[in-house]
Amino acid sequence: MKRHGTQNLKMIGVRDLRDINQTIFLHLVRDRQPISRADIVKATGLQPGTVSAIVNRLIKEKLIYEGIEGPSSGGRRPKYLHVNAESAYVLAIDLGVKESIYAVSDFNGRILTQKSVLTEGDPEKFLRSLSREIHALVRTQYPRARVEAVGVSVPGLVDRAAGTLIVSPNLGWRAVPVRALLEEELELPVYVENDANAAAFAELWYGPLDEVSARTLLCVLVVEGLGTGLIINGELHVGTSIGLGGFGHMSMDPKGMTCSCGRRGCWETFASDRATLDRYRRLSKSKTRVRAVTELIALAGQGDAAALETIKVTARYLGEGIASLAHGLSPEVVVIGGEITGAWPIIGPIIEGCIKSNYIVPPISFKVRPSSVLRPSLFGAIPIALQHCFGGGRDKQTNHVKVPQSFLNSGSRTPARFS
Amino acid sequence: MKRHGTQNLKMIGVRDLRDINQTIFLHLVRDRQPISRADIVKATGLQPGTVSAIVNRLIKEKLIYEGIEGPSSGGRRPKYLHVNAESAYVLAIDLGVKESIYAVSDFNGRILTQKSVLTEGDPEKFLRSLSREIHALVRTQYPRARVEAVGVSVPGLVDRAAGTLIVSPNLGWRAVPVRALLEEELELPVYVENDANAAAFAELWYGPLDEVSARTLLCVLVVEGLGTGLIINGELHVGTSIGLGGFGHMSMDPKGMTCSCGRRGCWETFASDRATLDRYRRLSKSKTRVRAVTELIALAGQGDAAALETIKVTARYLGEGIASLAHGLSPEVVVIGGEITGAWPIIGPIIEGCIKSNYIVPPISFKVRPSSVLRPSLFGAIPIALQHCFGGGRDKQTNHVKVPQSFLNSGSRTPARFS
DNA sequence: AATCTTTGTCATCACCCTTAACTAAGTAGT
DNA sequence: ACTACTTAGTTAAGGGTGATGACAAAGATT
Repeated sequence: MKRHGTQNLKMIGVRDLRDINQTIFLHLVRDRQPISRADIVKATGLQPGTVSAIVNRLIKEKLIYEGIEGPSSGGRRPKYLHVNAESAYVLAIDLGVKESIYAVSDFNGRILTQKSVLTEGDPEKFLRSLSREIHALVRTQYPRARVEAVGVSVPGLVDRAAGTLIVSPNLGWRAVPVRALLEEELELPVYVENDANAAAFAELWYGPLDEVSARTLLCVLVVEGLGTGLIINGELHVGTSIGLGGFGHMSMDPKGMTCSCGRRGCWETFASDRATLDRYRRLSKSKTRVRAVTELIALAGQGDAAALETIKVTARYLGEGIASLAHGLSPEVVVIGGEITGAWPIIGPIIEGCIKSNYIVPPISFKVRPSSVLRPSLFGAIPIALQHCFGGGRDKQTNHVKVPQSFLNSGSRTPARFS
Repeated sequence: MKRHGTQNLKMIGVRDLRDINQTIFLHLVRDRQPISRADIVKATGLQPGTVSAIVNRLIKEKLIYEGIEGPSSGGRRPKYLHVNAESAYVLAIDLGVKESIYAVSDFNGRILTQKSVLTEGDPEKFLRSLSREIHALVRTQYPRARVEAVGVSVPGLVDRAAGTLIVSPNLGWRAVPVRALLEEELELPVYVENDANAAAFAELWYGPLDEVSARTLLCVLVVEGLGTGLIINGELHVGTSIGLGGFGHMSMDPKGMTCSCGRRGCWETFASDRATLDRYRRLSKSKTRVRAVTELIALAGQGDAAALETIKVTARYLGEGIASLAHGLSPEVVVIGGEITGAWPIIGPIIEGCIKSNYIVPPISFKVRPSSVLRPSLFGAIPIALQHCFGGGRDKQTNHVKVPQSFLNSGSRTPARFS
């Protein structure tokens, strides 16, 4: 126990101030590019001189560059600024239960290349061969690129500090030193995060946050299992360094089915993709094996009553779980990710109705919507890697960049749904 | 008010920097007084010169003062610094279902006077007569005191921005403009907060946090109802401006009893004081009416088997709920407040055991303990009022001071349990 | 007494944002 | 074409922050 004599209080200096502002600044440019210095002045309230100074610094560091001039609006024409997409590349890996996806992203967080492989075999062997494949791809397709970091999203319990996967019931893995393995093969800094947390992070970067200044965002990721990630004050909430998959194992019914975690009636046993497919199997008695929720949605679209009913029930369970959590967290936005969101026209109204009837005061103060990206856990791995580059507001303990809360108030010009 | 186009991004300037550091500084002195400048140098890592400068500033503002000299440790003797307890007083009001307590506190957060009254009658009339009583007390007992603010903790749903109580099922109140009423009578700024959130805030100020650098703290307040408050990164988490009472209305059993909120099987229907007393009534069939959990604990101590069993069952429900939440929040500390904690020797082991058997990975990464103060919702109202004085790191939206996360790493010298 | 250690002050510095005057380059009215 | 005005961006001086290092004060150690 470090008592006296040790420095346990951190004051901030002008240097921290600069770093923080520079981070906000970079995010602003990234979010609204192309943007002129004058726009930045308006958006930040900074003085023109300060803006010029910071811009020049960032240009010197090659993080942004000056593009063409924009149209005049009654005066001198503005010079557009862009973040230098080539200044750094990152790798994103999304380890899924059936298939894993990896992607190369530029500094803007846009995916350049994306490939998927089947997740199979011994974890260590799989990760090694996967990273060799990635390494080869980078060497051939992006020989001159400056790849800076790797973000990995994993469906399970991770030790964020050590970069290991402690256990993943759905993946069937246990004690896998993900970071060590990948860093050895790729020779890049690796950041490991829970998939639901990554999904929440994705919403923070790619989501259309113009409608609401989200201080609190809850992300429910429905895949093989069910996890939740929490954004609080524009920051990914990670409690201890051990990152569990959120409220998926919240008990909803003491007499419910046994969960992969050993308890009974976890939310996951009601609303995860596996639970949904199991329910369909029991309900339909058809011989055709439905392997994915997308197939189920297709069936429902073709008039399969059992499929439709199955989806509706899942929606109800999702709504009930969200209602429970909303009481405790008072989020402004609840985002749902996963294949099930493909049936949003069906499930959306049900979820909202379910929340409405369960909510303590009828005018619901939050919004529920599907995720902005199709595979949130993959897209979330990108900013997780990018935070390595966006130096400055870096938290040593959590290894996550803090996007300042105020930043979220900015109107995002990102398209509604990425591919 | 110059509405500059869209200034929605807030950069920080040197002024903010100073305010933030000064707030940290004040908290440090408050927490470890008496403390010398040299101690502060060691604790903060600041330069001696800087420390002297800030100390002088604070002395000039009468927020702290220089006391006697301390013992030498081989050199010049240090001059002790204290926060000026008389520099400002605040009022704290805890509206309870049966009785309400109000208190006068000094700048150190120590209660000088404390009185309790029965909560009865029409809300508006009650609040008016209560505030007149408080006003009289302040005028007679503290005629010269500089009373700065009022903190109110309410067992119900509050609109933090408006300072109103939207609804409190347990109190039977609805749409009470608490702030407006009190500000009119007391002529002081009034801050209204949910009782469970206040309790969490109390733990932040009075709790012995030296053992753990709490980034996330969950406070479960068990009173007539059951609420939770959440501290994240040293900050009270308030989602939207509407503050619900936390996870008390998390559904645990779809076939459970009907709750005051209208739903079924809320956590509150299992583990709140009312639920506990109801359960005892059903179990014991004795004619003696037990009105408070303290009485129940006394009975258990006298060998009443039914009382003991009742308490044990409540403990189990508490443990189960905490286990559910812990998976989602990964807290470092879970604090339980309320009369039930009087039976900690009984309930503590049960709760821990219950969590252990329900937790996904056996080595529990958090600690469960009773609250540091006897009536956490009252004690929480004090810092809620004090944040009005601790200028600087004040958040306009939530009206709560942000105790910087780093501050929490400091060793607290506060006694373990306040009276 | 001489020397060392601890505590605290002072003047000076580097750095960040602010202020305000300035240049640059366009539009609109006459 | 000329003037007046608007918008965009630069530059230099200035205020305020914590950092730095020399120094003074006061007691302990030898």
